[in-house]
Amino acid sequence: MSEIPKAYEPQAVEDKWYQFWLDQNCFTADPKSAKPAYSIVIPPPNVTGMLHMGHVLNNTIQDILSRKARMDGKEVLWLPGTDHAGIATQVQVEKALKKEEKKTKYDLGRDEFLKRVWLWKEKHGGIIIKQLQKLGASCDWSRLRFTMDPEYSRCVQQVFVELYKKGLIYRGKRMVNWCPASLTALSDEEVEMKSQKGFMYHFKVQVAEAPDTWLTIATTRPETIPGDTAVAVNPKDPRYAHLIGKHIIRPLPIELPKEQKLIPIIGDEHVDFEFGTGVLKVTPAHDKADFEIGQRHKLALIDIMNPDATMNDLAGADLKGMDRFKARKVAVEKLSELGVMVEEKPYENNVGFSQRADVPIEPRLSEQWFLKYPSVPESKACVADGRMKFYPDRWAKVYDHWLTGIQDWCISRQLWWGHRVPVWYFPINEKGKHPDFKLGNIIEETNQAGINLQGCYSTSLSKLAGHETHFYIQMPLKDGWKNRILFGASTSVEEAQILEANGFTQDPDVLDTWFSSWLWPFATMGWPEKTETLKKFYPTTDLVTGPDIIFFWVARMIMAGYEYMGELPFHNVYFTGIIRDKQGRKMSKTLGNSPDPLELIAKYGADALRFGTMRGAPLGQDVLFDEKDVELGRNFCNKLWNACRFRQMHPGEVEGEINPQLLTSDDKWILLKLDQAIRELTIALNEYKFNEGAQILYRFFWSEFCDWYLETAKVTFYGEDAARKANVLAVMDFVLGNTLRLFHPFLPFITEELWHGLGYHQELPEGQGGKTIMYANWPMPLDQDFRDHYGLDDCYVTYVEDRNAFVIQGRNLRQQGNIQAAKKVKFVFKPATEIIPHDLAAMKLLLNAETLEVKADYEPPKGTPSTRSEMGELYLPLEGLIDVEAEKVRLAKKITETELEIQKVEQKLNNPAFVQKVPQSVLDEHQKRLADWQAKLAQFKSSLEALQG
RNA sequence: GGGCGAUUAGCGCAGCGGUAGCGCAGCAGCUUUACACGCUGUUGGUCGGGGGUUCGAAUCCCUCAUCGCCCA
Repeated sequence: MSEIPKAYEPQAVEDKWYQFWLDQNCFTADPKSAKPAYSIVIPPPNVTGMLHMGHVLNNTIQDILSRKARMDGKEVLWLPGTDHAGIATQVQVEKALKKEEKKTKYDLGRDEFLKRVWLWKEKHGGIIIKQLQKLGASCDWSRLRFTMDPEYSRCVQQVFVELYKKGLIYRGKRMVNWCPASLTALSDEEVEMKSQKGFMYHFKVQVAEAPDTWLTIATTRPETIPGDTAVAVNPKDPRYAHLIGKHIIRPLPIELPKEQKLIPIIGDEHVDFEFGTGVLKVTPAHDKADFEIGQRHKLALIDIMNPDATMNDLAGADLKGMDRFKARKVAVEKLSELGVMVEEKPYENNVGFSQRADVPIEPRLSEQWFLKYPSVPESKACVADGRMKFYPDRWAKVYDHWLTGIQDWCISRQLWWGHRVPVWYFPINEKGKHPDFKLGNIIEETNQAGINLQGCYSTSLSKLAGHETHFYIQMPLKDGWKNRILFGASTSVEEAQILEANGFTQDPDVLDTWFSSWLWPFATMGWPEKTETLKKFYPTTDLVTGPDIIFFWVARMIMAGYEYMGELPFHNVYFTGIIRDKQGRKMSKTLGNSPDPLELIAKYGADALRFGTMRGAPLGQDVLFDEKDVELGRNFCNKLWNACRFRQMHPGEVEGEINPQLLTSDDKWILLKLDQAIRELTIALNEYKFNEGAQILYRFFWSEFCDWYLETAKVTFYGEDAARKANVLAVMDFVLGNTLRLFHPFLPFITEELWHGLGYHQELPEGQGGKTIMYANWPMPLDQDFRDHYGLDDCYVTYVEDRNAFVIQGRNLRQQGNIQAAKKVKFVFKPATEIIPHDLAAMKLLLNAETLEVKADYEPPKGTPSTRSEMGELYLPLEGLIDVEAEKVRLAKKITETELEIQKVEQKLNNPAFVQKVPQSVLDEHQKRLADWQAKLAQFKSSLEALQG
């Protein structure tokens, strides 16, 4: 480390060391290692995504955990990968296609379009990985996984087929959340409720059997009137109960003859008579609750919309072809024209939005694949009984609540990009006819089994062992033997080919991306083989993720873990906060408030970004990001750099032996402070309190080591005693060596650079810091033997801190005296006890004193500025320099403050209840406090007197 | 409507029963031989309101208010 630059230049350092770690295979996990395992699987980012601040937060934490574990002597696997992100990626490619070639995916066709997506993935897929490497992420890149890798896809298929065989996956016609923009079904979790300002429309309808009677109906969606197939009232509602069984005339579509618009008035307990008018229009094809009412009352379904949420023919001539919002306006106009509009008032309600496309979802009846969640009781229990811990633990409640009320998971998506549903169909219109002998048999056998929806049959179609296709016959509700569909589910390419050759067609849908990522912890480790990696590293130790995907991902991984590994997938889950800007707004592209982490790294360095982010990210709180934090991180790195530079400027043996005989009080103090930092930091990291950890390091290094220890070390460095110099260097190396290790998980690059630069690696074995600080041992608190040997008594902490506080009082005198910081002045010191020469010299240096004269019998001239503590009295005999009036005011203020404190303590001590009930230690402490304040008061008073003389 | 979280110095946070703290910003002064990405000194707070428990409450309990998140 010769020619060290004055300021730390991260760019010169970071890439060099990252490449070194890669070249040396420092991140590679060895399943055969004898060391205890530590593992994390990365929450896979979107393969074509870009690094954002959320990733920085998340991955810095994972990196800190991984690096700390390595230093703890663990065999660490941090397993990286990316996610195919079905909708997001498909939309990206569609956009590019439109922009560049003015084509839609339909123009290309499915196969060609998928080729384009893969090309896109090849082009953009590596970016986020490179970005993570810039951040310093110590992932085992040799195990990089992608959810669409062939092996991974096979896991997904296998899981699908197994759950299908178990009857947990089924196909059904149900109300689903339909996204009219992406043209796909969504799971409940992908629907975000948003408060919307709209109108509540009241319109009246005529009762057919009693033309004088009109009912008023309240609705927010008049455009769905053509789809109404009943109106419902509560049978207990006296206003309407008598009308049940009669009919009303539905006003829309206008052109339909009256008799085709008669819909029944039904009684349903679920109708709330407080809400609206107490009369509910029932649109079973376009509302979940209405669908259920429809089921209970066997109502007809009229689907009046196209998949893109435009109105179809059934909506009537007036609405046909319009989008749903336009249709709403027109429907209102038509009702007005008919003279049935009663009123229209502003109304706010919650509307479900497609999380991805940000448009209102449309409840829609469609045929989809659903999953009844497996291993739910085990998954609930492991968190409830504490075998799996959530940090912060309040998320355990949220998790439990969700698991208690879960609905089946809609896992099919009408997309092209993703894992295609591994099921093939064959419609059987003519009983048992099929060209293939085996398939014919299957159909025969299932026929003979009668109309049994559970009638299943598995057989191997290929000659390969281990493959078998699972067949299942779906019976449409009413059609009996007609229109049956034979389903074959298979994981085998060979069998799929046989099926297709026999006229089967594969389901066009793909699976929800989360249906692949829920297998992440074990599918990335080689499941279903019982690999060495799985044996060593599953279950994983920690998972670090955002609470926004607790249902999407965390909960589902736990269920999959139990279902397929028979064990929980991770022991601890750390939920980060959400990164917001300094005004507390979520970061978003549209707001433009999301800084580019790579720009920040270029400007400040990766370590700075890591440290700044960690320092401001408390457990369980959202993180308000401010570029200032990164600046602070950079300043901190620079401080570290320069402190080491200072060490480097004083030549001497590297990590020499410390001679206990030559230790100064400051040496002992800093060793004790180091010990405290080691203890506190270790606890903070064990408790996942990363911001506390960063603050502990900040305090220790800046406020203790640099502000005081380095300054007092100058006493020795500027002196002549070579043995003492060597000893201070040895202490400094000891402290810095430990400090660099403590910092390493937070600041991997700069610590590696300094570790080598200062030569601390030289004496160590390869695997314990000799090659890289990554494998240096995590510092242990100083044990009793060490303390005894070096005479580290806690009294040195108090002593040095008292002395330093006394120095501050003295500096304060200088300030009051308007003395320039650079100017050396004469102090006179009346010590209260004997003082060691080193401490005297330290005080002199710290006070920037020309002389610090020790005079036990000093008689100061009247008006001499002075201060006093347990250390003794300090005088600054400078005539005419001090602003006497200002000093008087200051002292008077101090006196008032001190008197107030005395009053507070006395009040307590004079309270008989206090004296009687309080523990002795508290009583003692108060009495000491009183004495301290009184001593201070005396000091201020005498100082004031001196000025008045 | 239900649940969770937050409310402490201008800002961001810590403290969770015994003298209200940290960082940043602010103010004043410094090119002092590691660092101006720095040094020295320093001003800011009846701990959201109200009530209660206690010798003692920022801390425990109740209640209200405001903000945020999640679930209906």
